[in-house]
Amino acid sequence: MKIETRKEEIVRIAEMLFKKKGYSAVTMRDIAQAVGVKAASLYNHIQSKQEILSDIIIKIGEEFTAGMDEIVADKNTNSIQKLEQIIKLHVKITVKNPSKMATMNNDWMHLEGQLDYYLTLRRNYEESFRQILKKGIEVGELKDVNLEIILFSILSTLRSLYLWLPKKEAIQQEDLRQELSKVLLKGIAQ
Amino acid sequence: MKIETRKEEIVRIAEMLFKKKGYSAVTMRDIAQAVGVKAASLYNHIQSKQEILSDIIIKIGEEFTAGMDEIVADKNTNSIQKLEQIIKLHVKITVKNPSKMATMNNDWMHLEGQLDYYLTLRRNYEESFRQILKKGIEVGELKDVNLEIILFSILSTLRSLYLWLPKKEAIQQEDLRQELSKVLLKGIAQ
DNA sequence: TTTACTATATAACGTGAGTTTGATATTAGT
DNA sequence: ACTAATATCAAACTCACGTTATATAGTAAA
Repeated sequence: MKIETRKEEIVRIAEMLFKKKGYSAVTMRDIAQAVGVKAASLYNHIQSKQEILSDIIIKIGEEFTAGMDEIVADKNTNSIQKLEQIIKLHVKITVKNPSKMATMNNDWMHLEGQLDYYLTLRRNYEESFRQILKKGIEVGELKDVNLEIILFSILSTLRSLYLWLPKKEAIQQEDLRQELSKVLLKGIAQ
Repeated sequence: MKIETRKEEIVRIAEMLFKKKGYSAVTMRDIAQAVGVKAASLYNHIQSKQEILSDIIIKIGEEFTAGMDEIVADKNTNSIQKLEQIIKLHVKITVKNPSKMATMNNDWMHLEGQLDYYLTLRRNYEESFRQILKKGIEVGELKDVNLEIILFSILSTLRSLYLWLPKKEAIQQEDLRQELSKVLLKGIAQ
């Protein structure tokens, strides 16, 4: 476990505040106080409030992209297995970074310089997801329900994970992954 | 169709801005400009920025509560039918008020005086939902998957509807309702 | 035409935002 | 111990925020 730089500490504390109140409602003085320092001191470690936001969101966005690329490239998995891998990817990243996930979901629109890059990452991710579902329907592994609605439904659940994880500490990551796969893939009706 | 008061117009325009940038990032001057008036003039129709937020969120919150109360009270429906009614309720309210839904989902924490009231509405709504699912599992209408995970999964999808509706104007409300019921209840795997 | 009322505008107030500056303290390497 | 780099802070800057006070224009009843 590598020790944390001061900048990493600032980002870590900032993202918890962003999760609670949203980027725009958190002030540099709020962050400074939580770090235990005066606002001016933050600027020895970061360039701007914007930079904190970009750090958080872009890092996670690229992690999802890398994960999805691996899943797509894997030639030994069928569509269902790829969906299970996607669920696993979301659970894994969210368990490790719940505050970053909250910030990405809620405050991406406050990115400035990196907004276009983020949107591209996101579009590509959704498109890969869509292609996996499409293939699954074509080869008969998935039911022929409206493609966009499946995509929407699964992604909504996975993107909201950060909201529920803290409340369910009792649920182990592995259990969560399995139960989620059941619910999302097989449904709940007898 | 009753004509719109100036206050209603202000709230309607404000909620579209809130959806785009979030409550904290929207200024009274932004709202004023979109209405076509100076910021100070808004105060002839509203008491404060806070009041706009409360108006939006509490109204929708109470609409959900009323709808859920009806569904719970209906003695002629089983658990599955009640779930279908809940889906219908969400689709109906979201189609009519996408911006209000966005604001409620993202900015409820900026309520001040009415925060406790909102949280009570929400807690009660979730508890009613939970009881319906619990009953469904007990009587064997629903599979015996982790209760909280089902609740989380369905609610996440329904609460995110506002994000997807605008993109899918092609999808009629009735189709959306039916397809969603299929996906959420019966799953997507063959 | 006067009166009362409503809607808007102008100007400004007090506050707190993100950030910069410049001085002082602390730490690390030689 | 000395130096160079790093970290902190107090203070202040500029700007924009929500809001108030007050003046002006438009409208409709008396």
